[in-house]
Amino acid sequence: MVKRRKSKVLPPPSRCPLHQCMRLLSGAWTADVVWYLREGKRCFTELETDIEGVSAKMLTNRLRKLEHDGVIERCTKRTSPPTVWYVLTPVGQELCGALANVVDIAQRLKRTQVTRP
Amino acid sequence: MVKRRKSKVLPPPSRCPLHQCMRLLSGAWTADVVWYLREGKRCFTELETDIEGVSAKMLTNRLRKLEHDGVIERCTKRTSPPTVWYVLTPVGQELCGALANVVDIAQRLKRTQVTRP
DNA sequence: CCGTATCCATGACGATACTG
DNA sequence: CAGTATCGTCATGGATACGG
Repeated sequence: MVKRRKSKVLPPPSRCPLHQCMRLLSGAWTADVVWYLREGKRCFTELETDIEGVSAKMLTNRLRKLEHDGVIERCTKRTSPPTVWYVLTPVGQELCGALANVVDIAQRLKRTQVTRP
Repeated sequence: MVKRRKSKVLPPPSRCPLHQCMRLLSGAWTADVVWYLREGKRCFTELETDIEGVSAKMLTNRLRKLEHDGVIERCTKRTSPPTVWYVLTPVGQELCGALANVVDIAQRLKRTQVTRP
C-alpha cells in the first residue's frame, strides 16, 4: 500500500473552533450538496444534475462525508431497481439556515467591494 | 515540458450562492485570520504567533485576499520602523458573527455523531 | 440507477532565503 | 518589522472505465 514517509502536510493545529467547523464544509462541492438538499430530499442523479459540473466520484465522496458528519441522511427503499435518496438531518437543516446568514453577509461584501481591475 | 491539454480545472459553475460565499473563506488559515481578528486589531507578527503553524507567505496571502474581499482592512502608520495592523471591516465583523452561529451548530453536530473508530 | 476504482494533472501549501 | 521570491511535495479532484 502507500507508505507514509514524512507524516503529514497539515497537522491539525486548529485551536480556533472555526477551523474545525470549516472542515465540515471543506472540499469542492460540499457546500453545494447541502444547499441543494435544503428544500427536501433528492436522489443521487437529481443531485448530479443540480450540481452542474460535479462528477459521480466526488458526489459520492461528499455524500459519504456529510453522512458521516451527521449533516445528511441516506435513505433507501428496496424497490426494483432500488431507490436511494438523501435528506438533511435536523441539525443539518440548522446548519443550512446558519449558512444562509453567512451567504447574506457575503453578498453584502461583494457590494462593498470597490470595483477595480 | 508538461503538455497542457485541457487547461480547465474548475470553471466556476457556482449557481448556488453558497458556493460563491465559501470561496471567501476557502483555503488554509483563512478562517483563522478572521477569527483572531474578531477581538480587535492585530499586527502581522501577532497574527503569526496567534495562528500557530502558519507561514509568513500564507499569512500575507490570506491577508491580501481578505483585504481584497472587503473582510479586513490594512492600516499603516509611518513610524520608524513603520507599523502595520489589521482590523475587521464592519461587514467583516458581521461575517464573523454569522460564522459564530455556524460554529455553534457545527459543535452540536459533533455531539450528534455516533462515536465509532 | 447508484455507485467504486484507477490514473494523473493541477495547484495549494511548507520550507527556505532574501529585501526595504 | 513586514513582507516577497523560488522551489519541492503532497493532496485534491477531474477523466475514465468498470460493477451490482
